[in-house]
Amino acid sequence: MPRIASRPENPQQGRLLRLLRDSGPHSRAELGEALKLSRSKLAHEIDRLTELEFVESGGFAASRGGRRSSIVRLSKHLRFVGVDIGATSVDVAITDGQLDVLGHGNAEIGVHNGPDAVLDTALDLLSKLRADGTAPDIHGAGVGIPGPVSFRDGAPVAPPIMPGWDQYPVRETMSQALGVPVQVDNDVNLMALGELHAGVARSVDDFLLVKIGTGIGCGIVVGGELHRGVSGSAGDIGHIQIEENGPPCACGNSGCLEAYASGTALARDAMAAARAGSSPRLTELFEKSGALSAADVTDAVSVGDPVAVQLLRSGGHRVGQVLASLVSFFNPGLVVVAGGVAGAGHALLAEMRSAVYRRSLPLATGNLPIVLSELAAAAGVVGGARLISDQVLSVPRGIEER
Amino acid sequence: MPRIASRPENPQQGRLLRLLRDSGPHSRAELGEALKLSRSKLAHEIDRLTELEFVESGGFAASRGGRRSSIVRLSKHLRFVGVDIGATSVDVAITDGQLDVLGHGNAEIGVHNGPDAVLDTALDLLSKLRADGTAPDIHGAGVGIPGPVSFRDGAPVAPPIMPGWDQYPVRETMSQALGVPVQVDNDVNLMALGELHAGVARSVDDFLLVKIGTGIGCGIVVGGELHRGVSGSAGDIGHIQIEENGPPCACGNSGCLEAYASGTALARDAMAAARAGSSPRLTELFEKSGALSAADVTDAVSVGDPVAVQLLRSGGHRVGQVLASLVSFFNPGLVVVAGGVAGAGHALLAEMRSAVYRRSLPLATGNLPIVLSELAAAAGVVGGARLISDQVLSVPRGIEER
DNA sequence: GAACTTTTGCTGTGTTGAGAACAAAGTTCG
DNA sequence: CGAACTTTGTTCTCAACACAGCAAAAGTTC
Repeated sequence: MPRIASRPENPQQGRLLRLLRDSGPHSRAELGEALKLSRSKLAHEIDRLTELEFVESGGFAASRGGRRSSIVRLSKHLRFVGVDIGATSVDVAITDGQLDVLGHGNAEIGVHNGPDAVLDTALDLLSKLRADGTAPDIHGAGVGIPGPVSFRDGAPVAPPIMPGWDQYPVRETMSQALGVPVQVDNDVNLMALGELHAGVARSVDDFLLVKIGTGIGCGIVVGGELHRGVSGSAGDIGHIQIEENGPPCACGNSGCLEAYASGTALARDAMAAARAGSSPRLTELFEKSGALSAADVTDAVSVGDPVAVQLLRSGGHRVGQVLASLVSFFNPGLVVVAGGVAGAGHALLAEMRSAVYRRSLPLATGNLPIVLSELAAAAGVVGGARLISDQVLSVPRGIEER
Repeated sequence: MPRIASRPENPQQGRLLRLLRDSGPHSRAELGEALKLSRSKLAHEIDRLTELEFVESGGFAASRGGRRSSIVRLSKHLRFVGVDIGATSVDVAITDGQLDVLGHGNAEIGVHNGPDAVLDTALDLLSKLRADGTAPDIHGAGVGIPGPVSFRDGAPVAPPIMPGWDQYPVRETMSQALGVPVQVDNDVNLMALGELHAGVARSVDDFLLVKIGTGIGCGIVVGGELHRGVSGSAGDIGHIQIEENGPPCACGNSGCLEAYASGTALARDAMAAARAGSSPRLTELFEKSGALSAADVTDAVSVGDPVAVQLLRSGGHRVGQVLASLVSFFNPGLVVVAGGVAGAGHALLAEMRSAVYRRSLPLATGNLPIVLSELAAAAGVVGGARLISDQVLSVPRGIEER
């Protein structure tokens, strides 16, 4: 089986491929309509893409009163890989051309163990997934990392929680190991791309994705495209100051949002409550394992522990305060809440909504849904696949996109 | 003299015209290079645009060792109008095709007197400017308004300081009165466009323009285009809360940025200081006129009055606090400070810089200039001209821009 | 089962635009 | 001063592509 040619030959082919990726198989007539290409030109490009094994015939569609239309779809052999590196775990997924997840793997890691160990784990997971033959060939991989990334260089830049990763050539390393194009980005950005492609933000051009996990970050989508900012650090809202003389933060400043509302802060406050004995449930959990995590708090919330609910509410309120500012500033059409803490859903969301709706202009909040992530843990890996597919399904750089 | 045809015929002509607007006259060779058009096609389009009287020959350029190139430039008769309506005054300017200001007029008004009176004043100013024959024909006008605007409808939406303007069809009215296309936008957005076209932000794709005047607002440029947000209220940062239990704001909430740092707040605090007698200079000014304005404070600052300086510093600090959050979030390449209060320059800027640099990540602030507006009062009118020229020099809607 | 509809594949035609070739206008160097 | 070289502007040719037309295929409707 010959290898799929690496890239489309012209912008029309790129648009065609991305359309098939985003909205599934289509008849030739629909494609011509959508891309405003003549049938002759379209037929020619489809022939070329079929030769290149990018697309294939997908059988016939039910007739709508005339000749049946023959369906064109992305090749069944097209495979993308999404890698989502978190602070304590790594997720790997293999998707087909439409970025539907075909296989998924997960491993506990410590991101502080350095890039070599973590990337090896990711490659291991991928090998295991590929062992069953679902992906004889892969065509690109997108990697998400929990810290600032220079998208251009494909490497982390001064990441606070990732010792040993600074400037490590993640893109280069992975690309060498896999022999395919790789792109690297911030994990929150990839989650935003994931929700944009297959989640709640499918039809929204301007939205924010707020991730509350070990840290707090925000993915920004403007006009259907990720906004990374001039130095790639856009969305770094975890260290926005919300109180002049607040608790100290790992970043060296004090009063940062993360010091109040991140998973880390939640665990810290839960342990304080456990020690103080104000919540029997938390105290019990604490004495059993000697420590508490944010997940313990959400567990306690799910059984209605009032102290845990209060902690979560307070965090939600703090995030909501900051979010209210960002909503006034950015005027998005949707806010998606994601991350481990978001697992505790309703109480958090209610508090955030009330903070935002109370503090922002009616004009900005009048029609602003604030919702939970639809893809949850899968958002990152789907976003990774989306990121690299955007590159692989476009004409190579240097050849103009017009 | 036949009237210039209203719009270009195809996207190439549009790109050509906007290039001439933005970077001045060019030789045919340079145009072909920049637009990636063949010389034959280019010559044809230039011929068409010459027939339509959009462009004309600009003589010959000095030879660079071969045949002299003949220069193409925008028609000398092309005229755009910028109208900048503020809370207490209205500015009108006439520009040529490259948006250089040819004539400028200003009048004191009260925006609360309602749209009819204010727009009449603007039209009057324009007539006076045109009386000397600099603009026999005008080709479009851009109007800026100090409040939220529905860009699509060309009308203000629930503006807090403009009673009687809500939903008033400003675009329609002005377009009828002038007989040319008109666009209406928020005044801060237009200032951002002005700085983008002819000011400090000329070569910056992503920047923020913060205006501190009667109110506080922010223009957001992403990828060289204004970001208006889904309901057109993006940049409305005046009512971001910076203190839970702060002073009351005209908006009904308390602790808003505007309640601390706007021109209105500055005047309020200055009068309090004058009454308390802590600044002889302010007390004297106060007793002379019975009231103090933000301009009185900046005057006092310019002669070194310590209380006035302190007031300004405190305002700058507050704006800097909010700006630090926005910089972390948005990661712009430049921040431009504009508005009446910005007239007091250095002390304000220094305080804002220190607040931002202290609170934002090094990655985001590493190369972030925070500078004063270059165009100052002209930014709004130039931005108005820019706004409408973008429309007039593009193919009409419905005809695709590809 | 006849008439009609819808879609595809193919062919021919006319238009558009890129690129080559050529002419014109200027500079530089011997 | 003129030959060689550079740059610009114009004309010509060819390829690409949109569009229309037609036949075939495969259904639906009456």
